[in-house]
Amino acid sequence: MSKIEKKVDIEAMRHSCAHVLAQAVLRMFPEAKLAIGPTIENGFYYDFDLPRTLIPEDLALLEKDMKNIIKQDQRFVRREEPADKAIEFLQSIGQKYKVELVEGLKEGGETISFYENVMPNDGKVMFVDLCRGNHLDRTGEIGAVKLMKIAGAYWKGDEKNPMLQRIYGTAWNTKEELDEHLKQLEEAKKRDHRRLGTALGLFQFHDISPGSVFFLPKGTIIFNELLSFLRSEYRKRNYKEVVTPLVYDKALWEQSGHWEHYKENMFQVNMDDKEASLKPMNCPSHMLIYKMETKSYRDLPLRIADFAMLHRNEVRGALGGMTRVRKFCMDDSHIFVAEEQLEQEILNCIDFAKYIYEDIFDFTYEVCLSTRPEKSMGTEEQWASAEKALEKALNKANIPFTINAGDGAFYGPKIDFRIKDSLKREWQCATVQVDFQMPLRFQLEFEGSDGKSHTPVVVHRALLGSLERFMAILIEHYAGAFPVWLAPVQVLVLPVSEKFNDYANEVNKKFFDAGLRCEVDDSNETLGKKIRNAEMSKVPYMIVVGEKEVADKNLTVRDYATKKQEVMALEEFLALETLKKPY
RNA sequence: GCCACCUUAGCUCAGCGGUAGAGCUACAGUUUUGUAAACUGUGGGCCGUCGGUUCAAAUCCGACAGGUGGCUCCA
Repeated sequence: MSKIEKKVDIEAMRHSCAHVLAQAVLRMFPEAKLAIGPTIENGFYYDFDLPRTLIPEDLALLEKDMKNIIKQDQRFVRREEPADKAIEFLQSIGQKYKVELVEGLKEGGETISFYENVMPNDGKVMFVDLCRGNHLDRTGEIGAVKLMKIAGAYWKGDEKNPMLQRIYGTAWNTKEELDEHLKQLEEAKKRDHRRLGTALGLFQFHDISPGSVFFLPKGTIIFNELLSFLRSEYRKRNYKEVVTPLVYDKALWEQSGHWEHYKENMFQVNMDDKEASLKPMNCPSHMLIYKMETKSYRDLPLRIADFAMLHRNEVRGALGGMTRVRKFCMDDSHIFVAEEQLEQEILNCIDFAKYIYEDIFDFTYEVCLSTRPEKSMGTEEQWASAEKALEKALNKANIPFTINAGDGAFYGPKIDFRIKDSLKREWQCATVQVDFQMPLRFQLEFEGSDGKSHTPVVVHRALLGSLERFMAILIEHYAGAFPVWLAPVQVLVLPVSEKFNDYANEVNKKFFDAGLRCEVDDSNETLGKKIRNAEMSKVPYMIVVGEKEVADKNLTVRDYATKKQEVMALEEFLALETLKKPY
């Protein structure tokens, strides 16, 4: 109970901070127009239309004034108004965005309420804002506030609307909590995949090809290990991998509908003096493959898998690290099923995803079921049955999920798995989508046991999502210290001095023959330095060999994860459970 | 694409009107090392690019490029 009360409290406190910020902004710019100022995780923001662009120094000034307002211990007073009177009032003070908001609320028949900030001594009204509420009683109850950053944001989130200036802030009950939060942000930066990618020599970007990753040898090992893992699962789960072209005549995209809806995102190329494009997704290629041979109901479910590289010409501002790139590889598959096989196949996909997310990587993830959007194709019954199938499968798999109403693809509903990065931004990774439309567009058929022709349903699914994005999240998840099967260098042999290089090489050869990714650090450095270097590159096992090991014909093994050292025979080390691949 | 900020050696960063610095890395030598940094020396930069202001620009202004944080979009 007290926990719940506390949560409401901090929400109210953060919301109150937004009002205090708005008051400070109005003092700095009396002509400022207020938009909205909600709470968010760890804080709040407020959008303003201002006479000039804010500079970082403004934040310090505003923060100072906020502290004054807090010190004044202004009272929050609620007052309700009829909609028309509210509009009249807001027009009189020139708050056009608020007028628009009230007009919306009026339609919904909601009560219109205002919150006033009143001075405790003389009752002078310092600030008033349209607000649904939940505020503290007094500004003095606000704990520790810090304004974090300025950003642009469109009014009502629509790019056709004017861009407002958004101020983000964080607020906590105490200074200690605030400091702890700031410290956590610093820690999170150390996990950032872009930083670790460079530090560990995994990948780089280059100005010459913005949005496309150069995987360095070490990063390529991780990439390929992920592929090997998937391929081994594909074998068990009866997927058929294909290799497909990258460039296609625009005729294909016209048939699939991409030319109409997705053209700006496609890299156009010239082929035989005809318009063509690099593929942004695999679906049409797989439709073509499906049609290359006559299909019978005995062929279904047909699971076609593809690791082809995809290109999407994302706008510059959307690019960022490996989470949003222009060239990427999906662990993509299109599964062709008869309608009655749909539910089972969705369950198979979810089971596969669950295995990867929980058993292999131990991720914390959230699942969303996205339902029919306003603009959609297909019949009511198809949508209902597809949504039902997805929901049933999630329940059977015992996966909690939230419903994202109206957020499905135009061709069908979908399940998304989302994972947070180190800065707590959510990224969609796995997706399972039901599609009734693509088979119609491509006139896909199969011969049923009844001797008649039927149309299959397509399940689009990717489990890692894009390998680039997945790797980014993996790097942050493990903070660069990968499990042995993914580690670019699994074992590093450290001779105590040059005298033991021969033994080190001998041992290393055995590791190599056992299939391990191993190296000898025979640099002219002290053992301490070699250990430090190995620690910094997060190698799972360091093998120290010197006089003792040569004499006893054994190894001293230092474990990165536990930081413990253990003396053991070479065979004993090679038999370690942790060295085994999960596939 | 929109708003703001950032860009100095391979990496991390200092310098912020008087003409370039540190640590790590790299290379060479000395040292032969026992669990998170041995010592000495040497390299390495058209200070993102192009224009402008100035006697003088890494430093001020502008454009462009790339990056970062948001918005829109999205795997």
